[in-house]
Amino acid sequence: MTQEHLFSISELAAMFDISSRTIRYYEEVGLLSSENRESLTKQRTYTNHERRRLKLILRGKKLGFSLQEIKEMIDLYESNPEGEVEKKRIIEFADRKLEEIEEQIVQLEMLKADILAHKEKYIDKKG
Amino acid sequence: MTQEHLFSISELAAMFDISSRTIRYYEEVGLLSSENRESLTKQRTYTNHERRRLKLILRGKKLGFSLQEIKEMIDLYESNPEGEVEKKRIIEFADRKLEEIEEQIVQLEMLKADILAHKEKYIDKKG
DNA sequence: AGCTAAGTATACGTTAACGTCAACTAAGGG
DNA sequence: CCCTTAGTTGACGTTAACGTATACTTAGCT
Repeated sequence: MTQEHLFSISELAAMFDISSRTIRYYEEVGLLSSENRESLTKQRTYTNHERRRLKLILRGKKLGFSLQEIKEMIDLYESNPEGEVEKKRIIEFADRKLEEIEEQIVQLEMLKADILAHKEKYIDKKG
Repeated sequence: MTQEHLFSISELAAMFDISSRTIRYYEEVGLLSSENRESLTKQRTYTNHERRRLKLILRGKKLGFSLQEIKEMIDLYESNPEGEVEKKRIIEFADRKLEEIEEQIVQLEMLKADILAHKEKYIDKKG
């Protein structure tokens, strides 16, 4: 494996235009890992793996999910289910989320249609 | 115009499975009107118009918008722009919102694809 | 008349998701 | 060696969106 580039907390923060505090908070609630400190300085370092995780977190936030919900979804991504029962549980969770997402898309399409209709109403009406 | 049915606050709350407190709060922040009290009792009454407004509010919430954003959008629905400048401002706002919504839909589709991929990974892998 | 159910206003409490500030440490430059 | 820069761990502050409790009023029974 090739040497992966390591990022500092402020580098990572700058990449996504968030604060270092936010990253530490995500770690506090278990959304990002706190391992891989620089042994001497005790400063946090991040790999591309954590960078991708953070990207997923922020996407979830933009979509209106709570950090708790995001945590459950990311845990889904990284779970390695042992046995049929676990696998079934995970698949059911995935299906529930997929339904939620479908519903959100439908609602967004409706909102979009509403706004479009009102916009055109104002364009048509003589000012 | 036919007599419109009037709802009490708890009737309205029950319809949408929310609390009366929530409705009063929406009024407090200007999302619902506080007019049309029953003259003697001073109790709040609601028409179908307010019921529709509340439905819009709750849709917005489900989509992850803040009450402030929802207020701006609903104001858009009910605004009656005077003059070209106002109309232009409103159309621009609508266009910004439409872009946001498009972006959200795109992101939701990506999330959906991600979850689907992971789900199928667990289905394929032998347990 | 007395009681209950439903509503009102006021106000303090709560949770999530951070912001901000204080006190400290470690690395690197001049 | 001193100073600046970047990071660390607490810990308290803040805002949105309500929840909850308290004290009071009114309508409708019985």
